Amino acid sequence: MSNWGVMAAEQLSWGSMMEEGWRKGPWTAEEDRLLIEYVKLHGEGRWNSVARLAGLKRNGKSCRLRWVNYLRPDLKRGQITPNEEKVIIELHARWGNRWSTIARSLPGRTDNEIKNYWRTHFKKKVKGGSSDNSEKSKARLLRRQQFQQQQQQQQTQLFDMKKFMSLLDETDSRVPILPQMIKQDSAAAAATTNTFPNSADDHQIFVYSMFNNYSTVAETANHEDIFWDGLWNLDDHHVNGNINCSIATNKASLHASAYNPFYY
DNA sequence: AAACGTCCCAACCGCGAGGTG
DNA sequence: TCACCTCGCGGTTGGGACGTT
Repeated sequence: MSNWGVMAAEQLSWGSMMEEGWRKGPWTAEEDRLLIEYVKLHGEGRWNSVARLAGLKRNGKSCRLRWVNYLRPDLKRGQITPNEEKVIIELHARWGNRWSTIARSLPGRTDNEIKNYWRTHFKKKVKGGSSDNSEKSKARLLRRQQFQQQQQQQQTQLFDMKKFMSLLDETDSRVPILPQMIKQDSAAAAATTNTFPNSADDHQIFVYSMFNNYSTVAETANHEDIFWDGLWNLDDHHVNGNINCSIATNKASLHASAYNPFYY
């Protein structure tokens, strides 16, 4: 197919960029919410229907990308761990720039994430030899990591609450007497009394105890699966002895998680 | 303090593969 | 077989945050 053919097909299939009204650029919390609602109802795929069915002024391609790279609930956010880095290096040696192939070996990581990580951490090294290994850059990296760890800890707290609350939301139909107030109050109380966990162990225990306080929620294996699925990334930290919390540290993530109840 | 450089990541773009009628 | 549609992939860009000079 010629370039024009491809472009024409793409314009038709993914929604014409010439057509009026397609939004571009950063996603808003409201758009995220609409997209998550759409996926909840219709599942992944049929991305071109999103605009029509969800009332989003985004083309299908943009919606898919946003979901895959950012909104998917199974995403593992936060810094790449040393173990993951090792895997990336090994797989890149084997596969080259086949990021999606590499990403499949790193659950919760997206091809985009790995691609970005590679570009910022390794491409220069390959190009410019060991110049980047100076003490200066190491110190800089350390400082940055320390800062990010702090941020991540805060975000993990948010993560716990949001994951927990979303579970409550999912079960609201089964638990008729589950006042919104309780959810809000427990969140507020935990936040204000600083009772959040400080280590990965505490973290897991904390969430689990909170979960058990609402025993109705945990009664079914199905919900436990959902719950523990949300905690899987903590195991990685245990294995690595790394207390990095798996939450995005960047501004966009903070922004999204701050007021997007579906973000986790 | 300000200019500049670097890091980082979300998002976009172009393209190709595979499916379908 | 062909045209079109849908989806996914890899490359690239834009821009904010942060660090350095």
